[in-house]
Amino acid sequence: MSNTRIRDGEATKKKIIKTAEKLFSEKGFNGVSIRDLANACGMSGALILHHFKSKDGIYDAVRLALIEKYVPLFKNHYDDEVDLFKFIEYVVKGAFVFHRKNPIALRLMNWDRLNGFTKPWPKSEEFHNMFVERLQKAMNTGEINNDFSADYFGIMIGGMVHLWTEDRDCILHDYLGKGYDKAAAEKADEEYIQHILLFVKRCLKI
Amino acid sequence: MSNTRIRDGEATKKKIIKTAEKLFSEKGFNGVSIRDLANACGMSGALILHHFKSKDGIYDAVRLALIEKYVPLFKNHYDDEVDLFKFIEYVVKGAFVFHRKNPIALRLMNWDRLNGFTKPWPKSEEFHNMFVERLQKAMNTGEINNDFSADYFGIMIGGMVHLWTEDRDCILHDYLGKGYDKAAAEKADEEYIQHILLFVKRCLKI
DNA sequence: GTCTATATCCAGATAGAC
DNA sequence: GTCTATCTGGATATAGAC
Repeated sequence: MSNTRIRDGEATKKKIIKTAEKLFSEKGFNGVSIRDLANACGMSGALILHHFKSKDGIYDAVRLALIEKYVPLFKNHYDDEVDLFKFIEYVVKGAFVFHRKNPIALRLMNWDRLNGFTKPWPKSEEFHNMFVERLQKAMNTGEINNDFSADYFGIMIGGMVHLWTEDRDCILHDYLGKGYDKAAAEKADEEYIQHILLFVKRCLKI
Repeated sequence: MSNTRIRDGEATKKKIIKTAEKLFSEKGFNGVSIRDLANACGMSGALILHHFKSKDGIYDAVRLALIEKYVPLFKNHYDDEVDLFKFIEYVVKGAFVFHRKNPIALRLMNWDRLNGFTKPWPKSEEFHNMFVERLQKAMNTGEINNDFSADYFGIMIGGMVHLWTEDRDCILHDYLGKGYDKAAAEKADEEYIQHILLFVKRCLKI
């Protein structure tokens, strides 16, 4: 009786990625060994390394898979004909939805930071640049204020969304004194987004 | 001639903690081996493990030392500051300085959160409330716009500072295209603070 | 208290059989 | 495609001399 299972490379790869997503998000990249992963997948470590050349390779694949699942959230809203404020609104809301639907990505990003991995996530740079270029264009045409750096502005918006999505439940509890409640949390999300958008309008003088 | 240095256990412990703080904040807990730490301290790894029983023990000691340092920093130097904008400037700059001086405190908080401990750090709540109350007062007297939630505003400012202090080096490299350079980084810090303050002014219509 | 030397373990990665 | 067995390196931690 042989130990070998049904040979289906694609299915194996998928299983590895799915399991790695879960484990990495729970324990961080360094907190999971190839052996751990292999046990959780019910296969050998060598097989994992056969499909992905290295442990880093597994992680790259996990990142890519996560981003690709959610790329549609970012796409298609951004062509130049759209009104500038609408554009910003899409971006802010898109980021919110992305993080809310994809908490694993958020956790992984945080683990990365904690462990000192500063390699950017796929697409994040592109995304930032797309945002900044659109702002810059509006500055050049005089549509908005041009006395600040679009780069820094993008970072600030990112920070506002980021902290909130990471800490929302904790914030609600500690600062706003509301008990945890799904409806209240969603209402708070919406309010917070509106505050960001108001902030944006005033800063840019749209 | 003997290799042994002056024998002063307390001084040795202090040196280990101070060095560990620095290294952990730079590379994360997992990114620093006892060997690294020993080299940086100019002593053997065995000596470190003689004073702290394990690597985790070092980390616990670092955490304790930080909390003790952390609390006094959040006393309100702010009460007697009359001018609102100056007050906000102090708070923003104060938060920056705190995080710059205590990057490992941020990491510890993130570590805690990832591990599911969401209890806020001592004083952070008080600090937020102090900020919000001052804003609220200014809103009530009509000194600034009052169509805003002071709570959300505080969170937004927190997010801007938070993301930057955590990710600055990565951001500089990826988005702004600058190589890592201490002078450039400090200049960027200053620029970023100025952007925040500019936007605060615009947003509140100070 | 502090060192050198070393035990022990576990990580990532490879070789080669099937 | 998948396995078992193994190499190699680096980690934490210990033993014992001074």
